Amino acid sequence: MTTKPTTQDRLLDAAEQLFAEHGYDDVSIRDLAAAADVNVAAVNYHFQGKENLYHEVIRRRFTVQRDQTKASLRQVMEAGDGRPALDAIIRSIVGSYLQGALVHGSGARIMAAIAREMHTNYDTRHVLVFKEMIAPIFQAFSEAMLEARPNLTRRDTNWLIASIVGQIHHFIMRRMRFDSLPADNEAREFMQHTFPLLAEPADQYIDRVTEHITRFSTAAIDGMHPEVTS
Amino acid sequence: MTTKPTTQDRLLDAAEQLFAEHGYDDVSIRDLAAAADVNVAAVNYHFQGKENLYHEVIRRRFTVQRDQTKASLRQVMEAGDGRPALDAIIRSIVGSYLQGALVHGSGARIMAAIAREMHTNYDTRHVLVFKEMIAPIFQAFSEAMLEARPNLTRRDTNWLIASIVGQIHHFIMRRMRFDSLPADNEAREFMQHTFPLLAEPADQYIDRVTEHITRFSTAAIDGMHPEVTS
DNA sequence: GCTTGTTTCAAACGATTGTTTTATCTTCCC
DNA sequence: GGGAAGATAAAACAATCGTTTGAAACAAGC
Repeated sequence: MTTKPTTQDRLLDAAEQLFAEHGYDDVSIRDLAAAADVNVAAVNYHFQGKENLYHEVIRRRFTVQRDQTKASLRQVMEAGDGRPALDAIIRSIVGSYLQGALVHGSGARIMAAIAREMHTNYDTRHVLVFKEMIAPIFQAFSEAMLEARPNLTRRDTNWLIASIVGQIHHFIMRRMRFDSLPADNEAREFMQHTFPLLAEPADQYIDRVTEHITRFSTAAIDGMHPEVTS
Repeated sequence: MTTKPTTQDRLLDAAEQLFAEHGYDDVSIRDLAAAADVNVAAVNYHFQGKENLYHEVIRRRFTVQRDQTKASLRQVMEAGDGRPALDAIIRSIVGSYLQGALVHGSGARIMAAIAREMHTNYDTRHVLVFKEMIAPIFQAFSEAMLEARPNLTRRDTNWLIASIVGQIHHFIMRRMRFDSLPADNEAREFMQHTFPLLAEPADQYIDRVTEHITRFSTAAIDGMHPEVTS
């Protein structure tokens, strides 16, 4: 027999789903309370405010994401015997990111919402995310690339990572916008016309996009920084 | 002797600046009225609502942007004698986009704000932008690429454009976030440390980023779709 | 000078926001 | 079973939002 989750957990779950779907500003405390089937005062009683609840939602999901990403990358780095393969590194990072952002199960789409909010909101609400989540992953990514391509400098990898992350974000946002548009929307039809893949299931979209970004980016890196073969 | 601009023009100018800086939701009608030195009722009297004013701001700036982009692209396509150069095409599109988004003069940063809002807001507020602005530019970009690389298909160009636009957006957002962070912010310091270019003047940033995206993307395209030399 | 139509203004309206208050209910320990 | 601490409930609070109202100010035509 399963017991009913506590008020705090129900609030966290409801908040994760609603924030992911509508964004921080467009979700009121009353929306949260209704979705979690609790009283409006519960948010302030248990989390001392809406913003704090948002932080808890982020922390809970983001630590999982960070650890998964680093684990996936570590696995790639330890496979094989010689130098790690550049395309495998990129595939690992891109895949982890897209998985975390677009896989529906367990309401993980909060990842995409955070990425979206970090584009919108410039104040202090995401400094924590930046310091504890983004920075470590960037660091690991950069070092992996340097191992795979010793002819690169750290300045090079910063540029390259920016180009890769930009692509990732763009494909995430495309999918999120598409999913949330009503069926008869003009913009939606245009999007689907130029990109039929958008209408496919999430895992297919993730696989195909991951493969595209990986191939696009490795080709770019090899073209820009050809390896010197002594 | 310069006469005082009309109430409508003062509202449009103030709205452009405020929307660009803070986003649609975070600017109240009272903020607009105060900045334009008009009464709060003026927004509804002259524009029949806040959303309509926003539309007018967008339309005014976006049509300029679209025409400039297409003119720049046309110039590239008509230069030379043989096939147009792929890198010149990409440089043209990327440069126009970054110029429109990041050049400060004449409050043009509304372009970046729109890009930001289109990531945030999924409802009908930007269908017009999508249909009249984005789609035509995409179309022209796609056809230019097909001329430069006849071995590409239209499906190919859709993927490639997505990768290029993703990079553009990312570098715009980076710069905007950086500019709006306070001086002692942790995230800002991290950004500047990994990307010293962010602190440079806008035109330097634009030039360097344009060149990076162009070289990255042409290398990627040539690597993914090598030309067949019969 | 008077009328007519347009623009500006202060004030108010109704709705919604995040938060707090106060009271009631539940739980658990002695 | 009584009492104290914790959790939930309904209601109110203060602030802000976009919008509307009705009167005052202005301009132009005759």
